[in-house]
Amino acid sequence: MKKEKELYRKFLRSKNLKLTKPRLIIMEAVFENHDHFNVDDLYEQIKKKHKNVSRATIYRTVPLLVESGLIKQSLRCESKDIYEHTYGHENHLHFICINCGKIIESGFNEVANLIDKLAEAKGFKISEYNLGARGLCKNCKKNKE
Amino acid sequence: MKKEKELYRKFLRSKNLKLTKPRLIIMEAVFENHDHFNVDDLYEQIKKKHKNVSRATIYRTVPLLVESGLIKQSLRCESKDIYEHTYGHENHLHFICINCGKIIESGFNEVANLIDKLAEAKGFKISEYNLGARGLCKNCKKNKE
DNA sequence: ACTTTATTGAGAATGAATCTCAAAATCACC
DNA sequence: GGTGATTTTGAGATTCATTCTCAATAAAGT
Repeated sequence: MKKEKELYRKFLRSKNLKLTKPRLIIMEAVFENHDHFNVDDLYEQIKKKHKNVSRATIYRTVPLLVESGLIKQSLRCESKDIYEHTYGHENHLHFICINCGKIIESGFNEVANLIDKLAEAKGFKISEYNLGARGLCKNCKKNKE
Repeated sequence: MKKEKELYRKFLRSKNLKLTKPRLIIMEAVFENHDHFNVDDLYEQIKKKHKNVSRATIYRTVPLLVESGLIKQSLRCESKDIYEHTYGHENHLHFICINCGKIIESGFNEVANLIDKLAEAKGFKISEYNLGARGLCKNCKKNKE
């Protein structure tokens, strides 16, 4: 947790961006969340803590967090852009339910190993995986019958 | 080309959907396109042929084509949903070079098989895969040294 | 043809993301 | 710890892809 904040501060400095309150509040909210989130989630989360930050600011700040490498954009869900942690978090394979929006995470290492091999065969050096699939989760599959 | 049309007709019938002119015109436009397209592309393409179909109808029809398995939703581009052919087109794993933007396609079946197993273990029914990785291609990797 | 039922078109509505600009905050400098 | 140049913020307006509405139209079984 400490390290992430330090990295973020360094990143802002290196870009000559100011360490403002809203930027710190948003970062904290992001690190309280331990899996996926979208801008609306952050907005509600911050509001609950009585710290007010406008949606516009969150929309402006999230791309900075992405650029800093602490989070990354994931597959969209319910027509919203969603984000996930990258720093200190295992990579996951995501199954997104097209009916209810639920995200199911699954093991990743096996898949990554296989993909690493394929990439190596092409001389490609992977820095970030994007692995997922859309479909129906257990419940929604059942209800469709 | 013939087969795809036949499959589409069968699909519509199996769903008790009518074989209307707009639905056929849209299907033809889709099959004239041989790689990626979005709703706007289709709209312009159809208009050029003096066949008029409203945007609303295209928006309603594209999901049918997806459901029928002839096309699938791909990664969005310029904040528009884009689609790509699946029928008669191999699935690919995309390696995207973050330096030069090149897309390298790689085999897919092995990976898909593995992912199918993982999904099954979670009771998840996959309808569409999104598999890729970002990194450096052979050339760019070399040039960075 | 006729009738029922699904589909279409045109424009209105929605909603996530972006933009605008005056007011407020940061920070380098004194 | 104040001052001023420069960024950043908030609030609401705006944009634009997508979805919805509903009267008019078309499909297809009889």
